[in-house]
Amino acid sequence: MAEVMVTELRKYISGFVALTDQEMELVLTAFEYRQVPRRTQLLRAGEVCSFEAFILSGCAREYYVDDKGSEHTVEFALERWWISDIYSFENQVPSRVSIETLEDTELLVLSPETKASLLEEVPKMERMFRLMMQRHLNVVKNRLLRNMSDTAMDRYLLFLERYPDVIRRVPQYYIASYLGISQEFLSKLRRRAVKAGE
Amino acid sequence: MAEVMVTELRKYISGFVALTDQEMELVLTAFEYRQVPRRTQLLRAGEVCSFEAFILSGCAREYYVDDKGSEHTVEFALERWWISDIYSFENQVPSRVSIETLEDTELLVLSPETKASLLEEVPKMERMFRLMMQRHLNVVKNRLLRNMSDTAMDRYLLFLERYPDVIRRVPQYYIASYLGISQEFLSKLRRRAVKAGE
DNA sequence: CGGTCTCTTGACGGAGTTCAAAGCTAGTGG
DNA sequence: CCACTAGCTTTGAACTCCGTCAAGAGACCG
Repeated sequence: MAEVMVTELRKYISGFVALTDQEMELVLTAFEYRQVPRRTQLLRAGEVCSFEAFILSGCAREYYVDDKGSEHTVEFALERWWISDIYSFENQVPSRVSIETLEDTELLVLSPETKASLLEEVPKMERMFRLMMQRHLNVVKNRLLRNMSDTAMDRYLLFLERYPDVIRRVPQYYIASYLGISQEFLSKLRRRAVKAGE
Repeated sequence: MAEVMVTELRKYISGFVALTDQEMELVLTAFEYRQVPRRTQLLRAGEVCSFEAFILSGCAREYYVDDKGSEHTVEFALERWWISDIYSFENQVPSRVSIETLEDTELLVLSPETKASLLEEVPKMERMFRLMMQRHLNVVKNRLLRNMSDTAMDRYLLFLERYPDVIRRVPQYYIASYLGISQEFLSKLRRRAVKAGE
């Protein structure tokens, strides 16, 4: 693993808490580097999530399969995002979601045990994870609000603006399943959006 | 304020972290007791949220008013729940949601300053708030999933089962705005649910 | 080039909205 | 104790958004 990549995690953490060099060293070495090919199932619904991972390169998605068998994408994660079912991970209970890579992906991974001992050794990391959770909660809450108030077209246009990288790298039917609409309807929205832009 | 009430908060915190008696004392005294009548606006959209509050008695709701003027209830909070726009509170940025009491309500309140110094004095509380955020994130995520996969009827029946107290205490149009449907449609769903039950 | 994966298009149907009106219910004042 | 009002809920008709199904058109890969 190139040192330059770990630097991304260092930067990320520094954005939340100030650590001494020693502490930072302890933190960074706690993570395990992993490389996985695209289409790898990192977590299957029903299993207990065994990782909390920082993405160095590549792309993953978290999704939920409902009773009728339809898939709903909970979130996409690109470089410098985290991917995990944190609730399953921390409480060691079965997850209701699945996680898979969409591209070849490089990760820095924490197991429940290493996270627990890391928090013992560097208590400041409690703060970092707390702030991270707060930020994440905010993202999910805003999404919930938008799903309730905006039309599918609004949501699509916002997504386009906010996550152009995801649009470029991810198949459209996954985008649809994130926006909460069928892939056919997304296709029709795109047509309308283009027309409106002319 | 009756000592028995503070006990509720003590129990809540003990559910997350083990504190010494001294630490617990520090924590509990950091909170300020407040009593507010029903229909009190605790936070208005656009303002910075100045409180993180534990509800001792009463009921509040957090809601979002969209561009068209429609209200969407983000969550209800009864006894032993927290109410705040945590992101606005922690980052001291304007909130996009509003918070109001629906009943006469008694609260234990933290200001940003007291929370900050509390975290300095009792670092274990970082952990408590982290775990609390994780739990909350889980709740919101599950709700997002259900909104995407379930019909309005499913969501109503689940709400009925899970939050019977809220049903009893809160007007129906607020329930509708929580479920993401119009109050008229909720009324029709109720009719259908009763019929199906006969 | 043949197959698989992805995206588009159209017809139809159903879930949920909006608008308008009326029916309840619980306080409140006389 | 009744009458009134304000707040809440129900109903119905017309309409819209979006889903499902089915077919076809590209596009990418071995």
